[in-house]
Amino acid sequence: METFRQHLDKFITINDEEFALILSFFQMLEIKKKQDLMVDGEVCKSMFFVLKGCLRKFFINEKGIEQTTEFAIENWWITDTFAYEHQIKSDFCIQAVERSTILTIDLQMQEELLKKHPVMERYFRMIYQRAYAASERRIRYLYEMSREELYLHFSTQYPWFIQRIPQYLIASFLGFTPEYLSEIRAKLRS
Amino acid sequence: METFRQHLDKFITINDEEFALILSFFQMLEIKKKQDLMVDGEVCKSMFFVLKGCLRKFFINEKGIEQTTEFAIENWWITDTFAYEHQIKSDFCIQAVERSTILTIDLQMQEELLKKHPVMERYFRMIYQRAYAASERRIRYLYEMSREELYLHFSTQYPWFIQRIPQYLIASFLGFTPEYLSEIRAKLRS
DNA sequence: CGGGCCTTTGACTGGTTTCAACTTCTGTGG
DNA sequence: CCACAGAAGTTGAAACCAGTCAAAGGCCCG
Repeated sequence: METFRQHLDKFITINDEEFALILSFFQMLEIKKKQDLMVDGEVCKSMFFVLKGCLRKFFINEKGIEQTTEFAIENWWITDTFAYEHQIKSDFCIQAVERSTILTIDLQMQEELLKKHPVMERYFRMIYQRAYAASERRIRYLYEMSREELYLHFSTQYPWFIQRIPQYLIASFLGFTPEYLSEIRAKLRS
Repeated sequence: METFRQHLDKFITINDEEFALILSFFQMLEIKKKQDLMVDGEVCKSMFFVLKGCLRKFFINEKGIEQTTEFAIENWWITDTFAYEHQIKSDFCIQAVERSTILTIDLQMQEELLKKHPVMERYFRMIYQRAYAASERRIRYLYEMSREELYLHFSTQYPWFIQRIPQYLIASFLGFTPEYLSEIRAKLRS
């Protein structure tokens, strides 16, 4: 919980009492590795905040392959934003990459929270702004770099993440095949 | 202005008096076709809201080609979010595709606005949420579809936009060359 | 009516995928 | 604690999607 408090403190100013009240709107969960939090075809009922561990979002492409589009590690939110906002079926899955501790909230609770604690409008405004800025940069990278450059960039920018996550998920996230990642790594080794 | 009022009404509830106060934080501008609103290397000082017309954001890639990453039409915001938030130099340009009427606001004014009218925190929270949801879907499309499928999808989803915008900008936005777009169109014709 | 920008066409190239076979790692039950 | 099965990673050959380059045609706007 201390980790969530520190996270909130980076965006808004609240006292202990208010923090306790805010926290009561969330539910804490322990998730096993590979456990599903949301599956394709289900209504997207919740948002997930990672206190510890790592989640990923993926979809099944026309060849039946899992295509990872997003990772969430400590202090990041993850959900299918559109499906959550409109409470409709999602065509994504969300699954734990590692054993994780998370907070969840559903739309009704979140609206309640925002009504009772307007400071959280500011918090979520800043969170979405940050998330949107990140995806603007990500889209630029997708346009700008070859697959090989994407891997190089990613592995120098987040070397600790490369250690933490299996290669085939890295390949999937960067948008190419595990075989090609192997080839890139071989080339870099020599 | 009526168009901006209607836009705000979709997200928040305000009266005429409050709307007038809010509006006073923005500046209205008339922009000529091809006019620059922001150029590569400049600090990103403002956000732009399109009342009428169309803007685009692009960067210059290593080959010196303009790579369009975003269009903004009526009722959309556009800026380099990260550079704006941190008031740093942007490596994007923003330019008018058509003669446009826009609202602009800078960071200091926006903070003032948010302080005096907290309801605007809610507005911007929803705007960023919507923008983030859109870019989540966009990233999925980039992973899921071939270039040809991207064009097909785009041209059936937004046929009016295809009419409105020159082909080479469509190609740039979808991430391929004008030559390849020509080839796709030829194939579809036959 | 002319010039320059936009679009089209075609030949060639290369980055990336696909497929199949093989090796190495990992975790689970006996 | 070991054995073994399935999962993850590697390698190489063949195929393909899309880019590059060059040249010609069309069209808009001054």
